[in-house]
Amino acid sequence: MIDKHSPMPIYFQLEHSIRQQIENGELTPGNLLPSEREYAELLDVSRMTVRQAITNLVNEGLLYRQKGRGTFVAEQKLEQKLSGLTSFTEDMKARGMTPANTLLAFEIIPADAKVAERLSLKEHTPVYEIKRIRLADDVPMALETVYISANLVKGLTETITAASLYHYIEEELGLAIGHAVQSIEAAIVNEIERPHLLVQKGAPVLLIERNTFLKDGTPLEYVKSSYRADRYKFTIDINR
Amino acid sequence: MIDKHSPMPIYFQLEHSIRQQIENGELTPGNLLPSEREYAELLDVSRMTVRQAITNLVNEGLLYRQKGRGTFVAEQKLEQKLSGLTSFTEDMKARGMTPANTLLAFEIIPADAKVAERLSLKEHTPVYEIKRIRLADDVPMALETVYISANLVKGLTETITAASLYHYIEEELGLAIGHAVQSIEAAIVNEIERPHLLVQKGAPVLLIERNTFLKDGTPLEYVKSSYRADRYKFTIDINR
DNA sequence: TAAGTATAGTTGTCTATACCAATTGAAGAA
DNA sequence: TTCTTCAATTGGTATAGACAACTATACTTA
Repeated sequence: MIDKHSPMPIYFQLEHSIRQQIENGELTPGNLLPSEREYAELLDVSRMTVRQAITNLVNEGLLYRQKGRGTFVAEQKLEQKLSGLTSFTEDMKARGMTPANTLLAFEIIPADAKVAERLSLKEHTPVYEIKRIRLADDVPMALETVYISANLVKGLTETITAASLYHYIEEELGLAIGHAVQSIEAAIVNEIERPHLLVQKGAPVLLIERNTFLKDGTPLEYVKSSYRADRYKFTIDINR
Repeated sequence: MIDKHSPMPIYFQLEHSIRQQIENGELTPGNLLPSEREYAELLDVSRMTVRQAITNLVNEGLLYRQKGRGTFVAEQKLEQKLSGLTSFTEDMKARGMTPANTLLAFEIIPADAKVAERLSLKEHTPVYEIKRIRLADDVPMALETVYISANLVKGLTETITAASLYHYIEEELGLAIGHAVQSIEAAIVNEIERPHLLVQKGAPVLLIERNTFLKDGTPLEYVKSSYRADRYKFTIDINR
């Protein structure tokens, strides 16, 4: 299984071997892997070498580690429709999962440079900042931060944000969204996001989706959503 | 700068310190960092600890390493328009960069299960497989693999693919694209892709874009493009 | 001059060990 | 039964050192 005299590094060979076992179905999502010490003894290599192999697979999202418990095979990716204007809530329901939110923060703050630019406001203009964790079947899926100009939308309450914010804006305030600018990039999770998002210390790669919703050319709402890249894939349908 | 008795791990403190120096402009793209051994001696920690900090920043795309030379600060991200149907060539020109392609492979192969599904063909149906490296100002930006049913598009030659494949299909063959299905996900670069894509051993995170182009509901072409996540960001404009 | 050769410095891989922190389960106490 | 304690096991962090592979430079040789 592992050839110490191969030109390929040992950690690379082990990495490949585990990857194949997952593809073959010998290891399936949720399965517990041998511990790092077991691998080390089994293959007669150093534990640090085993760690390097496993770390790479954790970074890829194929495995996740839990201190004191072990290393496990991760779940498959979900698909996130990039339709632009569908809500997390609807997407999850369409998959037969139960969506939920946890409100982390709800406050009025002065806009910093980035937020101000996104919303075409001057810096320090007061904006609502709403931070939420998005859950599907009680598993954290995304971290979402919403910015809305406080002058545009007055009287926002925590009760409302607990429900769908998008629907509140569209239906209650009658501000139909006509246009959106969206971007997607990849990033590594930082230590501030990690505890909120990754109960089980999962893969560190995030897909960051930024939406600016416009009405008649005026930015209304800026939303930054950080999805776990090991659980998400964005899809989009284009007609023309 | 580094506090050995802090509750935060040493590698994390160093990571944070370097990140700040990049933000402050004390370190700018292209700059050579102190070597791992220098950091180790300077901070009186083990070289492996320094490596852990730097590895994390390399994964994030902030730094890149070159064996035998050193560790450098990486360039900023570019933006990749997710308009769905614009070509790499056009996007690069719009940025004032010179696009180019390197043809890696051009052959007719039997479709495997995944490709067959994407193109709604039976497995083992012959398809063109075209692999190209996409360059901007001679820097590898993306790895692209195109699959086209060999029965649908006969007489494809290497000369044509060296030019724009998209335009060939649309203009020469008169197959106007009417619809596309696109997905984006994040992944870690594997050792096969790495040498082609990352001359300077860059960040291992990739943004993988998959496009299936349809004509009257029939899949014509399936393209998988792997972009360096440290250089790319996808953007999209939605009107409705 | 041109080509080959040493050399010093860099990252890449690997070893062997140690202790810390979180989790689990079993043994023991209330 | 229920709770507490404790030991074992797991991953997390860190050390010190070794050799390989690669790069750039300076030097030697034909």
